[in-house]
Amino acid sequence: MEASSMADDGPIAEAQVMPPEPWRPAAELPASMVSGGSSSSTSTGRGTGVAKHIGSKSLPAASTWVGAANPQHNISGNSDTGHSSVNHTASENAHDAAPGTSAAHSTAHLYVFTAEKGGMAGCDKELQQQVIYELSQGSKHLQHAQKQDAKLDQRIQQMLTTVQNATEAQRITLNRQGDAMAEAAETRRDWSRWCCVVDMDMFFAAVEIRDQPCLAELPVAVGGMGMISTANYVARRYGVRSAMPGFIAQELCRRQGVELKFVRPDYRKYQSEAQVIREVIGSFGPYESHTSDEARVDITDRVRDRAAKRLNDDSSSEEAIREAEIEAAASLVAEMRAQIKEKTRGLTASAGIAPNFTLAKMAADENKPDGQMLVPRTREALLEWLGKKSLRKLGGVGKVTERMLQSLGVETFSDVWRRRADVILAFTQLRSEWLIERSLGVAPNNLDLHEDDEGVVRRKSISNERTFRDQGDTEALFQILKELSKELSDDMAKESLAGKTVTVKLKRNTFEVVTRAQSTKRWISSPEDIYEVAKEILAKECPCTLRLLGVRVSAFKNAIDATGSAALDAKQPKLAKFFEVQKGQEEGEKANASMTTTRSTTGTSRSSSPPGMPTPMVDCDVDVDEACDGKKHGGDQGCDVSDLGLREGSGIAGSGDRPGSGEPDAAEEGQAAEDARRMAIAAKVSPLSSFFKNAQQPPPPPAPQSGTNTSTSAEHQAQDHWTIPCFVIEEDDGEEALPAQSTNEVQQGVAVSSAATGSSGTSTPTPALGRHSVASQLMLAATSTKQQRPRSSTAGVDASLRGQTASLASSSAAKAASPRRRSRSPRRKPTGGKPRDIAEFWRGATGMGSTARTSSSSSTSTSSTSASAALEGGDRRTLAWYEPVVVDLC
DNA sequence: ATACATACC
DNA sequence: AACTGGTATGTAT
Repeated sequence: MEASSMADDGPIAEAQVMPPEPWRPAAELPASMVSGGSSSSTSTGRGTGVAKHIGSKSLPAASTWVGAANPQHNISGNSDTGHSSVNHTASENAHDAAPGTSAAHSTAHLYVFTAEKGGMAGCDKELQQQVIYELSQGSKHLQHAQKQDAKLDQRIQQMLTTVQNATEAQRITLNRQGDAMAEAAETRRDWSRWCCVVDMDMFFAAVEIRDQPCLAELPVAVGGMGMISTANYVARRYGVRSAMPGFIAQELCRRQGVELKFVRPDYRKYQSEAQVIREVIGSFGPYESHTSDEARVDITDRVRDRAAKRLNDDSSSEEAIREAEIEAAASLVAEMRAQIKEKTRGLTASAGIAPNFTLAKMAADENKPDGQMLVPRTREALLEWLGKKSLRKLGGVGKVTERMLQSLGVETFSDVWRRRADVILAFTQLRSEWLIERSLGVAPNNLDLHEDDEGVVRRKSISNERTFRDQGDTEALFQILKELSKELSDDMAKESLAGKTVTVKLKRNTFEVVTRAQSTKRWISSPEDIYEVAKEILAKECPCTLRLLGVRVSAFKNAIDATGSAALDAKQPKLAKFFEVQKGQEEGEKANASMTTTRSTTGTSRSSSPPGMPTPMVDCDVDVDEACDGKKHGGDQGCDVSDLGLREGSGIAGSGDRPGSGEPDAAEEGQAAEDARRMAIAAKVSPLSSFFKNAQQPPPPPAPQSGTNTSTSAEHQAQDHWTIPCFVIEEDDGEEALPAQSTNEVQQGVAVSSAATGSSGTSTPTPALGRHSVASQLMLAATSTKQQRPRSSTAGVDASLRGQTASLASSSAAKAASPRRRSRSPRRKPTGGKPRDIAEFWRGATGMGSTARTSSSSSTSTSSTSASAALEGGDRRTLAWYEPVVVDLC
């Protein structure tokens, strides 16, 4: 493919198209798009646009991406410019390569670790490539990598053909489409949040070095000969990278005269450090952490708070406010990092602060290690900062995407819009939109918090896989498969999961990966069941020689569908609606919608995942601002960040306990408003919820005891407990009793007490919940009239509630049994009577008899009628309730 | 529903 | 000798 061959039909001049949004001078844009705050000022630059950074590096020099004067970026009629940079694809080099420096280029690009996001600043890249080349020669792995690479090349060629074949007329249209996408992105631009990404520096290695200071000056890698997970900065200087095979790293160091020190990973240790870190982070706002070394925090509340205090004057100008907020954010995050360092006895973190998490993540890398950066808060300055960065720094752009973009000549953020026609031609619509939006610095600014609060299982699959030495013996393979199935089943039991699809993954000794799936009618969870299906799948592939086997189970009960609603919704719309609102509310609390940010704004959240992941945002028609009277409320400090999907003892996963102990001074009076808001919303939406509202008084049979239940009459007085109706939707598909292990975990994890039947304090047996019910269908609806309680208790209660829900519903054993679990309530076993009929409950609990507010049906007669009405079911589910749970508040 | 690919840490 | 493990999601079929 020669560039000259494209001279005739290259991209048309962008000059023909009206200068669209991204180039429009900021002054022409609505103020809301231009900068944070509500200022209508269009002035840019100045303090607000200046990036604040604390750390070693300084701001990149200004680029000219935005603004009228960037003709050099404009193709301006030169149709060749756009394609002149189209790369020759790798296969050209790969195959005619000979050993030597130039040959090294033929293999190095095949590896992810050569294209690290952070860049390869200051190390001998040539040598690295050389070593990789030499040590990879003739390996199965290299052969496979080259094969993959050839496929990619083909794909790229195809893509280029498409791009080249586009007519000028088409390009005009495409450019307009691109403009529309950019405009749509601008619509979503939102300066209202202060998003922070905290990233631990060389986390595993840092922990090891801290505990073994003599390592500090040596090149250290955590991992083994097979694979390195982290390396310290000394090792990095020699070209050692994460995800690099240890033996290559070792050789790399040897050739430079040093010996790489390998340290075996100790995941437990990292987990507990991660916990300490999360507690610090949690004291700054709602956060989310999927891995042990990284977290996203929304510090908006703290920022506004501090800024307001500093200004201490209502009459401050918008500009002043913005300045103050920037200062506040920077100082807060600096404090956060200092606390992390202190609490972890020396581990350092880097952080980025931005209006959304995508930018914050990039900023966090900017001044690594032990640095931070605040992304400019005006559009112009932001785009300037972003414009010439490599797209590879964008989360979601990996090796493949980078190469496709490169082959188009699109390398930087500013290139995307400039070459939008080609981008749209080369990628799917979703992907193009995603790219264009991100290239303008627009991204979601909400946290995607877990939803176990509603008993909805968030995890979508669970798996277990293992690499071993080439194995061709069928018996041995089946044995491995059996073990994997057993382990997987154990892991599933910890979360009471059951699924319908079993997938077997196998990697041949050629590194070729194959997956085979099979769905079943019944829910699968036992080792035998899993193995039974897996065995069948594997049998079809035998004989074969493998280097890896894996088993995965998916299609769980109550899985969340693509739109984010639980499968349950279809069958039980009303009930689902209620819980949906609860969920939305929780999210609102956690994401902490600002006064000016309406529910819908937050709710319009887009996916943070690469292309077009459907947005599972709850969109309820309740106006939160109205509901909470526009009153400022303190944020939910202790959001639950149980690491679903992360398993104890395996991988880099976090055990995910909750933080929230270190309460900041935020939510004091906010709590009352919080509760009011919660009730307002609940009452507004669902008949069921109003029922809950009225269900303050513990249902008939046994009243909650333990002396806490003194003020049921004084409903609006301060109480020292909450009463929580507890529902379980059961399916009549033959539930088993909870496995002992799980039961135990549940009990450990529960931080609430329930009214025991009759005798107070008696631990009646755990209700015979099927594992499946408990797994994913337990729903708790909490209502509270607690008006004033100690602030600290507030957090405790929230924690407890979540704790219970989470542990009963889906939390991992690690979490439930975590020694760090802190709860203010005495730990008691969850007890309760047998499920009762819902109608009885309603009659008894509400004193409303069968007039109970069934969602739609007016049927009032028998209990079963009520139940099915409530569920709008017709299916085989029944709604059962258990003894209300009473949560002590102190 | 299944297979495969891409991405992230 | 030796190139991970776990999860999610997108695309194609």
